Amino acid sequence: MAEASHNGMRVDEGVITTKIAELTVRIDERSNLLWASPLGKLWRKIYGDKSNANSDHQLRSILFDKLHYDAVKTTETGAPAVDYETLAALPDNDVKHLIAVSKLSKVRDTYLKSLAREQVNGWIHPNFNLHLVTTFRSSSDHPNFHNIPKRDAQSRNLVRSVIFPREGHQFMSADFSGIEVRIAACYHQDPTMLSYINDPTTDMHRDMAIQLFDLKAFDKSCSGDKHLRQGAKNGFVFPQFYGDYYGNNAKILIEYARTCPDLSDGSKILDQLSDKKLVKLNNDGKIVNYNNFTDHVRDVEAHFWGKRFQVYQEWKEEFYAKYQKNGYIDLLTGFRCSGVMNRNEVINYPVQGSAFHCLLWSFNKIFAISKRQEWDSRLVGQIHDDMILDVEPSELEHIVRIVRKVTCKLMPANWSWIIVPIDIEIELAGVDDPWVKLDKYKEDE
DNA sequence: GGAACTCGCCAC
DNA sequence: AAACGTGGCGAGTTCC
Repeated sequence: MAEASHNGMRVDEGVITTKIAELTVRIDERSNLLWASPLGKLWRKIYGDKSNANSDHQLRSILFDKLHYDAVKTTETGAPAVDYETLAALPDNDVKHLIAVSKLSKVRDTYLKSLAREQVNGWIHPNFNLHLVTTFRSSSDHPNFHNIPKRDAQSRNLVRSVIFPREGHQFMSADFSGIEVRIAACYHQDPTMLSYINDPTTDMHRDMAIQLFDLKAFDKSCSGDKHLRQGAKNGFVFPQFYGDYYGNNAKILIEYARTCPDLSDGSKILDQLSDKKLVKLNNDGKIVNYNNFTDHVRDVEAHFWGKRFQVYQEWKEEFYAKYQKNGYIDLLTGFRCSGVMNRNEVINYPVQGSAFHCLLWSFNKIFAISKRQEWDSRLVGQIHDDMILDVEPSELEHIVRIVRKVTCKLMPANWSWIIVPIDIEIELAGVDDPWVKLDKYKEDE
């Protein structure tokens, strides 16, 4: 990890400076629209020259003390929240300027400014810490390489377009596929989960989408069906593995349903759910309530743990009981977590830690090989289950072979407790291209 | 003037 | 009965 930090990546200082300036102009424009709006004028009236669009404190007092809006949710300390979810739900139209200002400020202040601050002569050297995280995962800082925007296209492009490989080289990403689910299966050995992992014709997230949204058919080439599969994965399956419950799940799932493209038969999922009385719609097609859908998700949850993954459920109970007796938990990779932990922590730590150790072992092995074989290519970073390499193009095919061999063969062979196949996805950016657009690498088998 | 705290948001 | 795991970090605010 230290060597990866030492290797570092290039950043384009000139482009960072330009982008910061451009963002500042856009932020100012949006701020002016805010101050010209009724909300902004009220804000000015109360706070005068101290008015600050970045002040949650000021915003909170205006929205909830002055305008008496109902709080959607509260923060950890009980104050009304003023996060995106809250603002987006307000009837007040002027907050859209505030949302835009926040998003642009995040990119400028958290990412571009930190890259500008941390770079030395056009190079950044993110730290990768192995001694800080409770679960024996890693963390990253100065700059944090673990949270660079990826999902939001605008933020992703703004930040990643300033990060470059060495001249004449290209970025490669080698990402373990579903590593936490696979490592969890090594602990609980649930037969249903093992067959999902072992049989590539099956698909857990598809099955959960069908059950949660009561679909008659599933067409993986249909954007609507894909959207609901994504919803099942990110709004139910993963949160359930982390210890969430059906109430939160239903809220997220109904949002996926609300924003879903047409299904393969041309129908709309919201209409289907309405026909089945799972949601109540008004004449405009807006959701009045989804109480029955929530009850349905509760039933799916009961089936998920009680029937589908019963052995996984039993493992959770036994593992937690064992912690309560011993006061510590042992990871399959040989580490021990002790101290006061709640149930969700006890269930999550062993999976999170050991999953990261799959990357750590592979990273070390690949590093050793790269030194022995005197590669021009280098390991430059890591994001929990994703290795980032700076590749000299003539070495590309060789490196792909080595990375595949280490991650999918040597690493599982090193640990007899790995009873599932391990797979990685390799993605590649163009030569001299920044860390923006990576395409799946096509291998000749 | 800096430490500590709060809130929010980015990643996996 | 209760209810999402792990981080880093920016900005504002409060306290010393």
